Amino acid sequence: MHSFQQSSDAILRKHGYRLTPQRHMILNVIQEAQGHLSIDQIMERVQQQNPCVSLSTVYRTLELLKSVDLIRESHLPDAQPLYEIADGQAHHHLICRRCHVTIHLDETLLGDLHEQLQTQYGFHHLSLELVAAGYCDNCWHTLQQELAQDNIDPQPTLDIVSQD
Amino acid sequence: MHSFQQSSDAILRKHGYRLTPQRHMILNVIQEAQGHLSIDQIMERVQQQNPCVSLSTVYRTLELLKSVDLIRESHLPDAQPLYEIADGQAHHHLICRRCHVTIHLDETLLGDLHEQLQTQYGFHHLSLELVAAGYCDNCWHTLQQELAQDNIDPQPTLDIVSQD
DNA sequence: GTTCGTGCAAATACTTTGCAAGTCG
DNA sequence: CGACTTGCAAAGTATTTGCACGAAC
Repeated sequence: MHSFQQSSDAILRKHGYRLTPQRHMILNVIQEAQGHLSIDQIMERVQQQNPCVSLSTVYRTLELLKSVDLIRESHLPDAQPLYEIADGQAHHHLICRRCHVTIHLDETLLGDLHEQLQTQYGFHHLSLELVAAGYCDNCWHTLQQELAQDNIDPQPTLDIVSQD
Repeated sequence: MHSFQQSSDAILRKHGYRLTPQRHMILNVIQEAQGHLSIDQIMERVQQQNPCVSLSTVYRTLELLKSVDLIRESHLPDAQPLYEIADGQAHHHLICRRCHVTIHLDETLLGDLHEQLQTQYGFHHLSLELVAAGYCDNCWHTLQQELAQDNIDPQPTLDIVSQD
């Protein structure tokens, strides 16, 4: 992924920062992950490569990479902040509140909303992030069953008591 | 706002919880705020009414109100979590990254995306939240000027040094 | 040599928990 | 009485900061 390294370096330099080994490693870890990583996960994977890297560096680096738009931070419900490579201007998630399966939705999902908001409200340099949270079909059915259970339970329990 | 109190109470009871004075106060504070409130802001306003209410209660109550969908928690960029009354199934924000002005966008913004996702992915009980972050027109122009400044600055500064 | 980055340890901030006492049904 | 709540203090976590040393420009 030579072009990725090149552009990271260029972007950092444009802002007066350097692409240090640590920053490079952290970017790589995030790049290689299929989905999003929490701070802890990033820390863990970085330390596998070099155990000396400190947590403060991870915090500082994520902050810095965010500030130059190389990565994006998302807050999904009931989760710590997650980090991912910021490759487009939009990114969307569909999440199950129970099993936490996460589906990445296409950037085109919202059509021309991007331009629409920019012209309508005079905003510039917009980035959009949609979070859709609910229950996937599986979990939904499981929940329904649990609910049914709870409603039936009390009665039989009383009967059994009298058997004693 | 009698109907609001009634329904809050009913919803809490349905889940086996009580509408205590503290919970009522916290709901009220959030309800009355025009926009979103952080935990600190909620704490502050609650304490104005009753200084004895403890921070843990605020934390516990927000958690509980979230769990029964009476309030919603949003994470806007570079901000602590914010809380608001959850009155619909969707809620959207347009924020300036510089001055943090926040525009609330209409629930209808995304059209039938809600149903579309539910049928397409088999999800249930979906809630959507869109965060659009960028720069408002004012801040954008200010930034452009600052950028121009920075490019010109270094030269004059050197001249002045020689006056000493 | 000056600025930028890092590791380490300490300091801060944020959030959760245990428990005794109070309230409601 | 038994389940639900709360305030307070303590424990836990998470995040930020100060500083001395090393690397890059």
